[in-house]
Amino acid sequence: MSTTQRPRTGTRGRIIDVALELFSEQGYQETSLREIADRLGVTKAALYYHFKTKDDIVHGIIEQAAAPIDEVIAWGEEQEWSPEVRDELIRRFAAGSAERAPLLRFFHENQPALRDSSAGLEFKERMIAMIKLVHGPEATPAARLRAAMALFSFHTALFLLKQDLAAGPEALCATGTVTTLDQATEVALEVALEIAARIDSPRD
Amino acid sequence: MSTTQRPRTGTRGRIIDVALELFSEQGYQETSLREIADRLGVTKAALYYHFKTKDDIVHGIIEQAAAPIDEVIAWGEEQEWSPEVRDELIRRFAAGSAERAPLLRFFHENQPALRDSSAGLEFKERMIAMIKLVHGPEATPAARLRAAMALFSFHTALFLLKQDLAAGPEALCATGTVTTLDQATEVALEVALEIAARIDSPRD
Amino acid sequence: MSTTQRPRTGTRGRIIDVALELFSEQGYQETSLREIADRLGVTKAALYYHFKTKDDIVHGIIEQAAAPIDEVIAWGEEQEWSPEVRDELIRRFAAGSAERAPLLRFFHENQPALRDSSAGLEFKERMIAMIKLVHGPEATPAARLRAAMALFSFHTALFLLKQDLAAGPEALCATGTVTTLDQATEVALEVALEIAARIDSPRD
Amino acid sequence: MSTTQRPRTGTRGRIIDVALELFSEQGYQETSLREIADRLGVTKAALYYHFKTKDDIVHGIIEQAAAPIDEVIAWGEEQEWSPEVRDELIRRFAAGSAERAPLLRFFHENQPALRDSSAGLEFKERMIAMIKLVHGPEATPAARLRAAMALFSFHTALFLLKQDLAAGPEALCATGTVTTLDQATEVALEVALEIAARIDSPRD
DNA sequence: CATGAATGAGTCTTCATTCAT
DNA sequence: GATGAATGAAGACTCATTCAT
Repeated sequence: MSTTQRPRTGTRGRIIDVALELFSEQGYQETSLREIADRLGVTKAALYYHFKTKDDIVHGIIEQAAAPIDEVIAWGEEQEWSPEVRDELIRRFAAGSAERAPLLRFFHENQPALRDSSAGLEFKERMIAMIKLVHGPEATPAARLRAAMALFSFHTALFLLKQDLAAGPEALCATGTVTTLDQATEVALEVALEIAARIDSPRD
Repeated sequence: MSTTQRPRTGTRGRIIDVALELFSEQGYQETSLREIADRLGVTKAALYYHFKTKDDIVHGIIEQAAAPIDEVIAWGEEQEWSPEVRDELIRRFAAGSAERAPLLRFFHENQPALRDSSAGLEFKERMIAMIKLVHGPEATPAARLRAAMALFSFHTALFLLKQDLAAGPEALCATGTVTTLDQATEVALEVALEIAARIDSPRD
Repeated sequence: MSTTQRPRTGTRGRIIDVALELFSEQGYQETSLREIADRLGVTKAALYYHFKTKDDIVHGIIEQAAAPIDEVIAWGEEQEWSPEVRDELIRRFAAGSAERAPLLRFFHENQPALRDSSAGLEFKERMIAMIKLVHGPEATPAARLRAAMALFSFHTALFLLKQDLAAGPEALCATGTVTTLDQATEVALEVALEIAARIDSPRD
Repeated sequence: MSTTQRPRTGTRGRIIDVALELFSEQGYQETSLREIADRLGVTKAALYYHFKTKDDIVHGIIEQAAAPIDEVIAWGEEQEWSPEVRDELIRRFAAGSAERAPLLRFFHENQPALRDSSAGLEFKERMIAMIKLVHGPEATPAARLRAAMALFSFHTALFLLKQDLAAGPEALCATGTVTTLDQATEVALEVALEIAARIDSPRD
């Protein structure tokens, strides 16, 4: 469906793919342009033909990877808010989470580096839009926080999964059959819906 | 109560305080030893008198700040597991969250930098111990994941709050009176208990 | 004859020349990359474009300067051993000694710095090959030692000459006309042949 | 006999011993005061109580270790020169060579570091005195060079032995029984006397 | 006698970036 | 489209040295 998910042809696209891969694996600061260039088999200078700056690569990454979220947002903005719509938003957001994993991971684990970057802000704005759609109009601060937490549960689950895999079979969840990326997403969806369910009536 | 929380006298202690402050504000990589030294009014070389390496400072930070968590773990290990114990564990963990905020933040937002650091592993181990205590023995992978997510909800809430404050009054939650650090913690506690409640009976 | 002896064009070659010059004058450790860069009129970073590491420069030096020795070794390996071949080996080795002086000097006076360096080992291997050719097959340990001493007499002579020149006209040999580089080499050759002559019949 | 050869009591003496050991093993520049202090179980500052400067330690080393050479020089200065005296000088010089090995080694392998050091000059002067005694008055430059080379043959042999031991059993001389320190010295003495024998009648 | 704390100068090295070709 | 060569700024780290205690 989305044309942006598979490795693009053309150097520019390949740079984005490799950069996201490395950034999410090792971090933004920890990844040098030389590494990216090396893995691509080109020179550093070639990167500068396609991107004005290292930060600009992040720009490209987000631009390319945020499209699916934009679709969800667009859909949400056309609906009248209701608990059903809210849950559907979360489900749609969840739908792409698995593929977006590297992006989410990159975004969260590199806050310090992205803090002052214009590219980071772009992504943040999208998340804020999503959050607003989830909690609906005139929400209390607590409700807003819940909405945000619901959405971030996906990231948390993904984060934990990664830690887990890195730690080997001894680790906290990886007891064999269950915790694959998909199953982690499933649990995260469950949790997200639970959290969101109490948005209206925080105390029963 | 704990004597380790407020700025210690002695240069070594002051280094730890300032370093944690800067690391959690700007990130580990983004903070140079010069900055730390400057803010302390000493030379870089003085840092090296007290710590063998930049990484070693992180070591010191964790050693110093993880003591409260260790207490909770110690308590938990003495109890027979039960849903009540589980909830109490979460509450005790929550209790110090507000003060520990910078540490949690630092830990999460600097994953890339800490990944290969022995200091990072130390902290990770403590979290794993907490998670195991929360889900109790013989838990399913899904239950384990939930346990982890419950505990991490504090971090998520803190993370969101920070983003929020940084963004100014326009932002998602900060509508004036409510979302202070304490209130964020409160919501996070609520959410954590909800998530944990379903550990045993994931679907009702 | 050999095209590698005079200053090469191209920065890489110039770095090697200047580095050997400085290393042999002041020592490896005592020569900073800044000095090399300054004398070349480039920045330190430029050195790193051409060499991965300070040690790598040594690598380059040896690679470039050891070619003449390799030729002698190659010749020696084709001959059937005999006292005449042995003496010819020494003469051929002596032939280039004067030009190779800085290299020999650098190699000997920087043992501590080169000890753990892969570059140093490369040179050592060449010397060992030469020594083996000189003493021939099935030599007694004493014979081997003599062979080695014969070859090293060139270094000793060169070393003494340098000390001498540094010390001014008051010094041990420099009584005016005689001891130039060539004449020192000549004496060294004489001595080397004497030492080698007794390899077979150590005691008469 | 000499009281200076075994580890002295008193910190000052122990510093000298340890320093010589490390300097000759790893080199002067390559050995930091911290290493010396650590191996002694004291602090760097303690070294400064006993020596004004790092270079001053070298001073101490030479002062302490050169005494035996001074004795030989003193004896030589009382004799009327003759070939027999010359040979006896060499034999006396050889006598202590084995014990003095680390000093000789240190002196030669650290030329670059000692070049500008007043401590280095002291030792050099002693060697010059020895050389002058060996070649006798009114010697030709070539004769002087030979005299020097004769004496330095001990260093060469020691140097080669060390290289050898470092290289393991595969190496050039170490074929089992022979080349110990003593036997290397023996060969060196033989060679030294040969070289010296031709001082008068360089060409037969 | 010796230490604990600190410094200033300097080291090697890495990086994002530029530009002529 | 891309490269080879180079730069300037910065970073972590080391070292000899000092001095009050």
